[in-house]
Amino acid sequence: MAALEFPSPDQFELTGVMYALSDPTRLAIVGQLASSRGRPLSCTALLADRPKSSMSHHFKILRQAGVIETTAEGKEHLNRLRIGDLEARFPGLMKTVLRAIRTEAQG
Amino acid sequence: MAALEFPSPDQFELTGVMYALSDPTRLAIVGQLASSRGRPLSCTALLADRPKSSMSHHFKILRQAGVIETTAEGKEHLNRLRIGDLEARFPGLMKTVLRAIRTEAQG
DNA sequence: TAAACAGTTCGACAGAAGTCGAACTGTTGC
DNA sequence: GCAACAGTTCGACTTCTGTCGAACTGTTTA
Repeated sequence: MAALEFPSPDQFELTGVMYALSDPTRLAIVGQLASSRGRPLSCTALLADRPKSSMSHHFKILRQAGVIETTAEGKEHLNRLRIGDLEARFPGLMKTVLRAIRTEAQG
Repeated sequence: MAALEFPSPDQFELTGVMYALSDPTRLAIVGQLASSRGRPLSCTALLADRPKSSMSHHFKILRQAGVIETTAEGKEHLNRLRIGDLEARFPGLMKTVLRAIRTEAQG
């Protein structure tokens, strides 16, 4: 129910979003969320090979930049991309980024 | 004539480009180059209030990411955005970024 | 060849960021 | 209540970044 703090679209900053998307681990998270097509994913489902404290750090950066939002459901935190808000503020950005992620993933 | 080293488009990395564009000083450089509409600008013309060693550092990061290219003309280094290469590799990205720069610059 | 000029490189520094284990908060289920 | 679970927070550590002055490379001009 309760949601962790994240900025409203008018608080998004280009530098913050770019920075959040400049890390491979965070791009991987974004890519996985995009692949789930709107279905939110728990942090556990998004775990890479890293300890959860490391991943939590990356979730926080993505949240603060406005890239994802997180809501608590039971004992899980469900993450989803803020596609709509990002599109409104930075039109075309996520489309471009997601395409690049897919392209790089394939080679 | 001689050009400083910069990567070919197939060597661009999304993380590198995003990182290069995550700094206010570098975004300002990109914004100025975009405003010049293809006319290359010397490093001096792009100087902010910072010493040239600081600016040179930022130029290097932009170059290595593939965002700008620099050619030596006489005693100047002329910088220009690699719009075409960036568009080919990450379609729509610079269009989005430049719009965001303009938007944020106005408030 | 010397001085002025445009940038880069180097070295040192402070602050920021990524990594990880341990401790902590809150939820579920026995 | 208590153990198991999902994440976050904290603290320590190392590495990376941004910043700047000084020294350096290369070009132009006198």
